[in-house]
Amino acid sequence: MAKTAGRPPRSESDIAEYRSKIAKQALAIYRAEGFDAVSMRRLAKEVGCAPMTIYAHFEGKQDILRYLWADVLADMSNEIQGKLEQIVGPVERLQMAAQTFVSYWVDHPDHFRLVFMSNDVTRSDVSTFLMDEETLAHFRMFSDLVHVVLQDDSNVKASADTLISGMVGIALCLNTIRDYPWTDAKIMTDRLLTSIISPVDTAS
Amino acid sequence: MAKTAGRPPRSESDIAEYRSKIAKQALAIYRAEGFDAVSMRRLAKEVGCAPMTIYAHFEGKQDILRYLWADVLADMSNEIQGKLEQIVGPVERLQMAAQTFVSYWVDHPDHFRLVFMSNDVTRSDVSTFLMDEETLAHFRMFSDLVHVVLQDDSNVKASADTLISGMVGIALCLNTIRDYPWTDAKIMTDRLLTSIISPVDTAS
DNA sequence: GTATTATTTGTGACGCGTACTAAATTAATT
DNA sequence: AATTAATTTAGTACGCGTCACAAATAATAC
Repeated sequence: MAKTAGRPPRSESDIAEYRSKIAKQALAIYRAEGFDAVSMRRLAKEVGCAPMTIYAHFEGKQDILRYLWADVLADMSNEIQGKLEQIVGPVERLQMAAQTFVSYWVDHPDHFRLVFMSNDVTRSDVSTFLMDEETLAHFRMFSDLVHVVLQDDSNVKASADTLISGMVGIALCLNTIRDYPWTDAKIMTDRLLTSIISPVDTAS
Repeated sequence: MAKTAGRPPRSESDIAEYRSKIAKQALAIYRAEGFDAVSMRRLAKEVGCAPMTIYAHFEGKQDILRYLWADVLADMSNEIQGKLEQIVGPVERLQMAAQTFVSYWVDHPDHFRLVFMSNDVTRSDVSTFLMDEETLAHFRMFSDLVHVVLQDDSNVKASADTLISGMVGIALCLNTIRDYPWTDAKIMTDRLLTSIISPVDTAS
């Protein structure tokens, strides 16, 4: 009942500050030297703390890497926006966005690995991390593009999600299963798109 | 010109024998204790050779893991075949196969990681490894299923590849991007399928 | 036999992620 | 100022993938 004496837990802002300090340094290393250069020991050294201190702020390396997503996704989003600037047709915009999306991940395997392949799939750790609004927005961009093409509201989210995961799958397959003679990425993306664009009978 | 004196290189059969011996043991460990249990040191110990000897037969861990693909893919294929036994309608068969495919990877994250996420995307090592016929057949199964549904020969491969990578993408997204509120896998798979099934005007 | 050559082994090392402990430091309440 | 809990530090440890390099082994040609 009585308030506990002694030092209270860190304030929320302090926690966030330290976390972002670590994440910021991780991003700097990643940008300068790539995925493999980001290590806990090095990160600690550059942040100026002991390696184990990081574990007091993050559950593990995985937890840190997620903070780099925002940066990579923003970069990708920028590339798409740039390509989209001079295109007005809704369908053409969606097509260009999709093609650019796939190309981005195929051309930047390091970024692809960071976002889509660096999770420890085995352990289903319910991290406290939540995608921030900004990051979510990059995914929603496709919902918006799809929304403009499809008037049918009810199917927009399912279509957009299917499109996104489909495009991600194309990038993944090309990156990992190199022995299989995949159809050209452009063609597959196009094939995927036509399915999303063309109206679907919701019956059955 | 003259035959080189000294110990000759290993015979092809010896190489294959040793490789399969290592791969077999790796598979035993993987099956018994999962992905993380497969380590070079332990593998060497159980095979009965020095850890570094393995590097004389494989380029690295990645090279070994690929030999486990066949087993996992066969397992998946079996599961699909089992579900397919009592289904006659071509469309229904394709649907069931697709749903089972996606479910398999979502339900067995360890296997998914092995096949689709354990590649070192960064380094584009042109390994001598080639998918064997048996492994390729598992991928072709979908081509066949699609082929039955679509009469149009010219689009079968592109459609099947798009379907496969799309399904893989669904599994990947669900496994890695957990924060995003993905549409249900079943629905996305269905959405993906309808696009493949429905005829497409090849004219742009 | 001996010399030559290919392969295998051994040893040590590097840096990695991460777990554990115990000591030291810090900061707010009494 | 003393107390007390939160936090950071240091050090140690384990197993990991991989590399380097020397020593040992095995099979062939002479």
